[in-house]
Amino acid sequence: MSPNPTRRSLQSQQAILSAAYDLARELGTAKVTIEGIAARAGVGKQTIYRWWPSKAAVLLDALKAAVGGSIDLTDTGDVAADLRAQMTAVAGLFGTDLGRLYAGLIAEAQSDPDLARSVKETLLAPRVAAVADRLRKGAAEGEIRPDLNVTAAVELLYGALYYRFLLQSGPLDADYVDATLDLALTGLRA
Amino acid sequence: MSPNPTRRSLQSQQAILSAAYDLARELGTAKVTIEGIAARAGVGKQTIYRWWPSKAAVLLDALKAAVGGSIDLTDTGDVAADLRAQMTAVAGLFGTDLGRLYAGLIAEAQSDPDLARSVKETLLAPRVAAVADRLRKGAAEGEIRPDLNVTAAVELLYGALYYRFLLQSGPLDADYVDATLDLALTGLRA
Amino acid sequence: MSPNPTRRSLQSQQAILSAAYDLARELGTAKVTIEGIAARAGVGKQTIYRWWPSKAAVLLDALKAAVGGSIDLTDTGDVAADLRAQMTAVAGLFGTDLGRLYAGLIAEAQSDPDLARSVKETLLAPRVAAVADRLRKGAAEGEIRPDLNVTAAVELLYGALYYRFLLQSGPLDADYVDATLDLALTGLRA
Amino acid sequence: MSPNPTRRSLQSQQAILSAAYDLARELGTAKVTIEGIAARAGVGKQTIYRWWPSKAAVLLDALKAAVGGSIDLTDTGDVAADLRAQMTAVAGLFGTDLGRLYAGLIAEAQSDPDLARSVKETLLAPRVAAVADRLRKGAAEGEIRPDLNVTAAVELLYGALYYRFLLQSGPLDADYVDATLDLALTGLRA
DNA sequence: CGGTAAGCGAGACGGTACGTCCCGTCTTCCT
DNA sequence: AGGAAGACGGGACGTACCGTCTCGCTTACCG
Repeated sequence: MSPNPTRRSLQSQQAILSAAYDLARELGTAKVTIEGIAARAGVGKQTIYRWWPSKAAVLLDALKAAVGGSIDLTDTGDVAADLRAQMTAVAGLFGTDLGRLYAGLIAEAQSDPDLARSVKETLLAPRVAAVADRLRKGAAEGEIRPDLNVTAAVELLYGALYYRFLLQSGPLDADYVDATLDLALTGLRA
Repeated sequence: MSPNPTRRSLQSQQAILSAAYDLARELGTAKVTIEGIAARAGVGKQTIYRWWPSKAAVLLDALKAAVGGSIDLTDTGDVAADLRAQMTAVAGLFGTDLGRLYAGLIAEAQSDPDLARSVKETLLAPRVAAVADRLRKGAAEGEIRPDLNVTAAVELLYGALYYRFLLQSGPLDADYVDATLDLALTGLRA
Repeated sequence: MSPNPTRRSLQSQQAILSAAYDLARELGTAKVTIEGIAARAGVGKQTIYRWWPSKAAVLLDALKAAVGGSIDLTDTGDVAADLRAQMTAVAGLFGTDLGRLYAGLIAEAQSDPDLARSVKETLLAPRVAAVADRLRKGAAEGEIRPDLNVTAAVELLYGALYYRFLLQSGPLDADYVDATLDLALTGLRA
Repeated sequence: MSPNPTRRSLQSQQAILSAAYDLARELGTAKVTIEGIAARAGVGKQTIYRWWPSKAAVLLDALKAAVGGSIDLTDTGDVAADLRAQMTAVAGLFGTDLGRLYAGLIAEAQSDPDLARSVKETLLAPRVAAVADRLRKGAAEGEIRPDLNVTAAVELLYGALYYRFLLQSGPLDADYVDATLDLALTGLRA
């Protein structure tokens, strides 16, 4: 019934991911079609449908391959500096072609629960977990308040980034990251 | 060239908005089609194309009509309480059919700059301005730190809500609003 | 539900029939595709599907237009001569591109009852009726035996032609028509 | 290059013919596919392609196996009776599933010259030859006119049967065979 | 009598065409 | 002139099969 992964053609797989990525850059995520990917990759449509459930799933794989470890969190011992470095890297990525691709996938995910789950599990979860761990370590070391609701904290920090990213309310640069971090660390209260 | 608005049929306009809204609820934003709206509304397709540039523009109008003033900010004199009330109302709305419709529009807006502008100008901007004004008033009254970067503050607060909303990372309830507000008001730092 | 024939585009209809006919000549009936016809005619596929149930129905219309009245029976007063003239004309037609097209339609009709009915009603029946009438007139005039089973007689005469035509058992020429007519008129018996 | 017949799997061969025949009965000749036969027979597609040039060739083999000697001509000394018996048997066969299968093959043969040749050589020719021989014997014995064009005579008789069979112009029963034979033996002329 | 080459089941592959859905434009006829 | 209706050229969908191919496996022959 379902295909045998050991017989999968690596060559086709790579041609598909690379064609999908190129097309997304050229046309924008929404204008990419399965037919277009197949034609560009020199592949039959069925070969795509055999291994991916939708064009968005192909693009997700292409995005994962392209992002790699470029926005991993590093631990220098200074929580604020670590967050600033990583959030700036993320903000930078959001401004590239990869960012447009990612935004397109989040858009698709609004009407595709399977895709939503995939995005969360494979893209979001590991990075969220890394930041959460860093915050917990900071709390253990006394830099961060010990009673912190870690999940809410992560979403507070990155929510601001995603807000600018998806609602395009303004430039997504290092200054914005600094302003966000400053506020989040010290609070709004007088 | 462009149509004369004074001759526009109010009856058709309302039938279209109502059909669009019903279809969005039944099928999800992504599965709504212009043909479907026209058929449901008993209207020619051209009548839709004459007055709206895209199906998303129709849905945006339908959404605006449905939201009305249900999430307006009120001023009780207590900034934290006012924010809590409004954010809880927004969070509640995000969980309804209207929320799904709104998410669908934000999704479409990722690949439709005109729509993105419309959403920002007509839905987002007035509410953002109201919150910003409230924060400025709080600063003047001493509840809020006087050097506040108001824009960043608004996006910090609402970013967390939109993050949960669009990335579906967990329940969007009063507890989450409380946790977010608590953090944002007092800061992460120990 | 079903389309309104008064709004049908005559131009598209003719382009479709002519493209279908040309393709059938170039490739053979079996290799004609709806997509090919649409492309050649500069027409959307849906325009074909709107008006015809299958590619064979298109080809049948094309064939009808091309055959016209070229094989109508004429009445000279001599039954044998009239039959010889008409059967020779039919035999001649069977040897042309139109013959190949007709054979292809009969082939398709083996697995398409609707097409079979159309072929019988619009192509076969009028010509069979004309021959039957001629035989009845011949019987009235004393040239043909008066107790003739007219239907069986028509099928005896044309059966031989269709046998050669569809089973390709030998040349379908005037000699064969003569041999068949000679036999049928006088009988096999010593 | 070409496969070695001594190593051919008899079991697979029979499974293929039997699957092909069953599918033709269930779906009709036109809807049978090589993939379907392979799946039903529990056989790889290549095993079919190795031994037959097309699905029609498989079905032809299946048909030959199923027909066997059921419509052989017998010689009682009375030509008219022998023809009547054999033609009635053929007419009966044409009305069965085997008849539909045969019609499907003749249909395919309209666009497949190799198949046409196979059908003629292996199905048609032996039976035609038998009838021709019987007519020649009848001529020698004085029952049949001595100057008979034997080929035309065979095609006259069987042409009528095939006409009804392929053009479905009416019931193919003993009465029709009788009417045809009566006409052919005595002639149309008054 | 053990190696090897063939046939075999299985099914992935590059392709073509299917019949359907919807797009945005257009034309027609009605109010 | 606006609107209901819907035909039109077009593009993409997801599916079904085509005929070729590449895998392991089993099986029979042959050195």
